[in-house]
Amino acid sequence: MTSDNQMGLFDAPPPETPPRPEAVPEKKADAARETGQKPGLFLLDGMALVYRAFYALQQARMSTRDGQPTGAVFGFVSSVLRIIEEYRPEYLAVAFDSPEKTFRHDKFEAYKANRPAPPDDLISQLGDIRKLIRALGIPLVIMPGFEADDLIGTAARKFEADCQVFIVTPDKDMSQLVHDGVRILKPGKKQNEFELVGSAEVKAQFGAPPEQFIDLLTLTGDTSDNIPGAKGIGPKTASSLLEKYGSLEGIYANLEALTPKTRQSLEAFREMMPLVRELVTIRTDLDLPLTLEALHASRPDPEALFAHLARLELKSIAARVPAVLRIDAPAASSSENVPAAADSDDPDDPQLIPASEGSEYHLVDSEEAFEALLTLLESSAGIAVDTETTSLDTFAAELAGISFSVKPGEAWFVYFGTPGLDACKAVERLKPLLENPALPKTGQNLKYDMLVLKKYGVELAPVEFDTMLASYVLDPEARHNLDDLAARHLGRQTVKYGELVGTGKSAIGIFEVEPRKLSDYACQDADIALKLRLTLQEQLEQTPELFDVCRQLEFPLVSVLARMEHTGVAIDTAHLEQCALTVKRDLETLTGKIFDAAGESFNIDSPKQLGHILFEVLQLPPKKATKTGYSTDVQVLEELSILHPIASDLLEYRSLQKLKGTYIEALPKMINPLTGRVHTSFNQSVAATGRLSSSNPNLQNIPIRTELGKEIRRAFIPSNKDNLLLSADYSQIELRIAAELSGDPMLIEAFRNREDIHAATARVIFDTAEVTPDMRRKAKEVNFGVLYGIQPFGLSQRLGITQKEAREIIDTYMAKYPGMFSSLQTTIEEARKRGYVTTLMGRRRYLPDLNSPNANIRKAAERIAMNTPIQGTAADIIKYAMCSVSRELNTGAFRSVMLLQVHDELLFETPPAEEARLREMVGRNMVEAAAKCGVKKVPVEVETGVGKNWLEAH
DNA sequence: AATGTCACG
DNA sequence: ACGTACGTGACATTT
Repeated sequence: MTSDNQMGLFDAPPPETPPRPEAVPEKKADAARETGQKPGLFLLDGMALVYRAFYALQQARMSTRDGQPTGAVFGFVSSVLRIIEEYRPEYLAVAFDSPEKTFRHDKFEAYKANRPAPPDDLISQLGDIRKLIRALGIPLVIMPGFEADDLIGTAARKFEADCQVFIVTPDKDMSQLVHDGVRILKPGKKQNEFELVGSAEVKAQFGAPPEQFIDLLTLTGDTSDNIPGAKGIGPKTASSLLEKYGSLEGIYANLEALTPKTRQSLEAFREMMPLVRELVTIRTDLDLPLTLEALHASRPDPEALFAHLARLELKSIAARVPAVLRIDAPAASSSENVPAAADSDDPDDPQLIPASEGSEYHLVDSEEAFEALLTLLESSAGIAVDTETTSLDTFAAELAGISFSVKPGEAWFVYFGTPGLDACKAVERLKPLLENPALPKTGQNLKYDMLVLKKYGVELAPVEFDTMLASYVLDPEARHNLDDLAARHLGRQTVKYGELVGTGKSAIGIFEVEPRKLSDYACQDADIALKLRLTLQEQLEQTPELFDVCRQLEFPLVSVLARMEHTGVAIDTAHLEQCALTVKRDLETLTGKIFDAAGESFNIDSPKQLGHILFEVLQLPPKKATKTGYSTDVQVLEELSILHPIASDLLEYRSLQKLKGTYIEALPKMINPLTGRVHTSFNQSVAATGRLSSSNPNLQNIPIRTELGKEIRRAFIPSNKDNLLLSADYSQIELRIAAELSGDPMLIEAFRNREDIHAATARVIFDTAEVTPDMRRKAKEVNFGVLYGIQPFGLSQRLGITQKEAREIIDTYMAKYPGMFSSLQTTIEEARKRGYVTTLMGRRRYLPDLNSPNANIRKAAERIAMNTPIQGTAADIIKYAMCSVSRELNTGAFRSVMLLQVHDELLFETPPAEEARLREMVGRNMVEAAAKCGVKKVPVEVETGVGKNWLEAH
């Protein structure tokens, strides 16, 4: 079959429309033709996709202005367009069930009897969906007496020899149709993404290949269709039975080999079995008058299509149509028919005003103008500052200029490209006012400016207001970059940095930008920062506790973090090189063992190749699926390690390879050649809980658990060989906070008595005086579970016990610690009502998902609601401590420096002579910080240690 | 750019 | 019936 006489609309522009010169043919379609691949046949499971679209977009509450819901239409059509765009199918059809009773109802009265009628809001959209399918020129396949599944099954089998068949459906039952030439495209988690399901994925996900899927479904039944299976036999049992005996017949031939329970259930099911099997079998043998040609899309009807889309106010769909279908919108297009305000499928996009409009920006490019500006700035009550530099990396960055604003709507840019006004000269004059303690500074992400200025010997101070951090405190999960803040809070469209210098290879240096343009950009940023401050401060004043979080924690922390980043930490490269040699040898040995076990060599680092080796070559049983194939993660490998020695070698290989790539090889590369140290970035506006994060490199995840991990910690050393590292960490801080928040008397008492908290928990939940190490281990997991929003499944996985046992442990825990139980419940309920959770300091995190109709989303939000007050309060406490420690390092004339923060730990470098004094000071401030942040009932303890490296300091 | 995996608290 | 403990960042592979 050639496509010459069959070119449908999706393959080429219609004859009367000349190809647009910019229309590049899709690579996939092209490649298919060149390689002589079979054409694609896409069979869409209409109703199932409509249902899915309906529920996926329920929250979006899309409708036309007069209230007709359109979510399902939007979602469905959007998916169809996506498929056309991505695959350019030769053949494409949508199958729907027919309304009549089917042969399944005749055979089995209860068939689908439990299925509720579709919601009205969905039914009302079906007509439009059909109209749109027709207008798109896509064949609709409906046959009386048959369900869409059977139509699809039959078509798939009939045409698989001639086509590559793709069944588009979210329904797992269709897995039985997967075959050599038949795969499933399953709507993914994200809108408009599809997951390709072939034989391997079916096997990985359900534990049985497509050929056994009917038997699997027969045994388990299909509750959604009200079809019973064998009682007490679930997917796990069913797949293991099939794995062993191959088929239902095989299983029934070996009944005596099974456990009594299973045997009994199967015997009871014996009579029903053939009927159930028939019901769950999708028919592939119907005698249908279907020809491939009938599944060929015809030309869309642009007029009808755009008219429908306009009527439904689906403007963004209408906008996608011309490019996807390669047709032109009618002259009087939908945008004219529908006022912009009515975009129901387009989030409202208010017109933004250019940031500079109504503002006055001055370029300072003469010494006279510069002197005049200095006078003005010195007499101000406060200034907004923004530096322009040659690089985003503060250590490489050179100043190109600094902009200032003292009142909204006016800004100045001191350009360091001005003759006679180079960076050094200008900075020397600016230094007094940049450091003037009586001249408070406002800005966006001032830590950056502070770090750049440090290179020029300037200590920017004091930080009075940082707009990025204010936004973070007001809503940690919002976006905090200047451009977004300007749009959101000021309705202003900013000029982006990329627009100034261009992107990619064509980007130019900042000194090559025309000074006037650079000035406008720089002035805009200072101006916007000042304007943002006004509105953000107003919002903070509405919520005094949030303003306090800013003023007591976040703003003072900026200079503390800048100093830590600037200081950096020294690395013992010789030690790492030593590690590298050992690891290389060990990895070579392991690689050899793994290849021997596999019988061939392959790329162990490729999960795809590894999956092939484990589950196809070695025939090990798959445990979990990922969206692209077999899962090979730690859990899976641990389970496999009892079956095959390759698994434990792989675990060790993975662990070594990880440490080698992420730390042993990467850290030396991150050493700054100028300072000889590694300078991380502490990000203050990323973590939704209030924690810091660390990047480039991340020094908050340096290994410690394994032997090699410990060796890597050993490589963190003082920058001066006479000095020591001092580590101070909070002991069990999160559990103490949980105890404080819960007010639970038993927990509080245990901490007051300085008990081993996990042992204490073990005594209580196992109701015994004799706590074995295993009981303590379990109790420890339970305690962690409490911090994370405990669930039976999670606990059962960690402890390797059944969900039932896990549930019992949790129930006992909650019964014994009623304060904890009720506080967790109250936290969730309160948060559901108010929309957010808080830390003891009043930091907030908004959780709209607590009211989600989707139970999984809702439960996830509930776990966050339980965890965030705990994790967030711990973050508040250590931030408070960092500020007071830093203050005392200055006032107490210490020569020690703070290097790192790792959530519950602070790392310092200290001269030995100062060690004792530092230890006392740090411990005192850390303990006091907890009380200042509201931990009053529970004692807080800090452990300190010193050593020649980070490992010894613990 | 996305995905799978894994390092830390 | 489904998916499953909280919060991060980096690497290698694959698309």
